[in-house]
Amino acid sequence: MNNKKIIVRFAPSPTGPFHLGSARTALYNYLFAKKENGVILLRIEDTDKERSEKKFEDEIYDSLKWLGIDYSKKILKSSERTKIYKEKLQELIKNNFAYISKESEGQNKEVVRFKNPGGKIKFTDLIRGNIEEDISNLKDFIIAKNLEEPLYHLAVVVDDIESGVTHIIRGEDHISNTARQILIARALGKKEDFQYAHLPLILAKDKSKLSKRKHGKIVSLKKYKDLGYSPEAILNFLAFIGWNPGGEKEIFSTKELIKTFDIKKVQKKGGIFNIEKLNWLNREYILRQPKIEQLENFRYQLTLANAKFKNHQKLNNQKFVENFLEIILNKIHRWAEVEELVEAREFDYLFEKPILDVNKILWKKQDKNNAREKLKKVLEIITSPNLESQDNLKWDEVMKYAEKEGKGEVLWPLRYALSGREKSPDPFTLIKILGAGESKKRIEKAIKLLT
RNA sequence: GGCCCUAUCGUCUAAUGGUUAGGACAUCGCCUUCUCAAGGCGGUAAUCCGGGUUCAACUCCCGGUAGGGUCACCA
Repeated sequence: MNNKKIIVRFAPSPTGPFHLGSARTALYNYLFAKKENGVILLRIEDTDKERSEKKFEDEIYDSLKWLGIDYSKKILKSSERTKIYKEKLQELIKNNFAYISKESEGQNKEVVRFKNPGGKIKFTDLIRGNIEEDISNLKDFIIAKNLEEPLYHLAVVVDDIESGVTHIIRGEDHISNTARQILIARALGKKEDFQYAHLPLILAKDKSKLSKRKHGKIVSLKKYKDLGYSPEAILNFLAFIGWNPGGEKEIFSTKELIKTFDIKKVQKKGGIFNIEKLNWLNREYILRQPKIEQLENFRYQLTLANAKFKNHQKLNNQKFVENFLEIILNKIHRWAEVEELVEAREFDYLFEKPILDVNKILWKKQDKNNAREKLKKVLEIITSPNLESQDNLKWDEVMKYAEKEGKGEVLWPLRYALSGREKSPDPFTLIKILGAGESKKRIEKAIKLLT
């Protein structure tokens, strides 16, 4: 190894929404650079004037910022460097590596082609070892539409040389571009080839490359932001598609990722994007957040939701909100689910009396009298003056009673009376959040209905 | 089709010649306060196939098979 400062670059093209695969490429470049105490450059590869758009360029900046991937300030844009490309093009032509070719078909009558010397090109890939590419049946490839309009292969190589890039870390789909780029670099006088590392692709469920055309919006990073995934979880997850530090730890902060990253341990096989694992991981991140942050996220979600109770005075009660949050926390994998659940009216019963269906108060084959008696007894226990404010003792009493009489016959009517739902948190949690007074009213109402 | 890359549970992976092939997600079962979650405990589940090399192969070599990538005046 030499002691030369390591310089890597992330070079996305602003021709579409920021892709998950791009995010992962950026991440690996970032981890590698940080780990090796090097520099990471951002370059906007906008040589294609037709397809490049400002909004996509901005999305690149926003996405990297959101993910927390920072790059050295220098941002190169291909579109602003046509002068140097022209010089290099002329140099290549002068030195007989390229020529202006008359075309019989295609958009332009003349293009610049690189003379293909044929034979085999060998290079070493940090991940895959030696790769040998036979280029004899490749034609003289086009490197520019004309002197003013370079194409990708020329632009990348010129820029990488200019900015002193040492390592090129990119997707596996670029392997077959490498031979051509090596040829151009050597023609431009580069003595030592770049170090290459071709990352395995991120695959969809069908094992093909994750692509917008084939797999839709799920390839766009913004989609995951909108769904309420945290950038830390996304980074952690993306890092682990195709790389693993060994060991059984799964949750890594970006700092820990940097510390343990080893490009030699990068997988060769493409990895399927498994959203279920992402969900699990994101939940772990939510659960690890400090209470204050959880509360903040939770309250923010409530403001987004289009719910009747949005301005309910109960939301001014901190204790109530904390209890609500607790119920929420064992249901969600991402914060945006709060909004979704609230909009589905999943929690209306916390704010207004439920509308009870008499038949649903009954547990299985239980009859009305039976259920009524059970509820009366429960009411008696929880309003007992001896046990005032000693919730645990009350619960114990209720449970004792329920165990004696049959848990279902006691707990089901109780829970249903409180929530009006067949599925809900357990009755004790409900009483805790609704408060003794409100709970009592709801139980009494159910008793009345059963008469 | 040419060229290239790849191959351990369904998925992400660990094990760099000697392990009862480990973990996580998912799944299944049981437990926990009736239901729904969450949680706890446990189970099912993998070295693509065939040849070598070796005392010994998931691991090294060769062949096959399968999958993927790429073959633009896109990047």
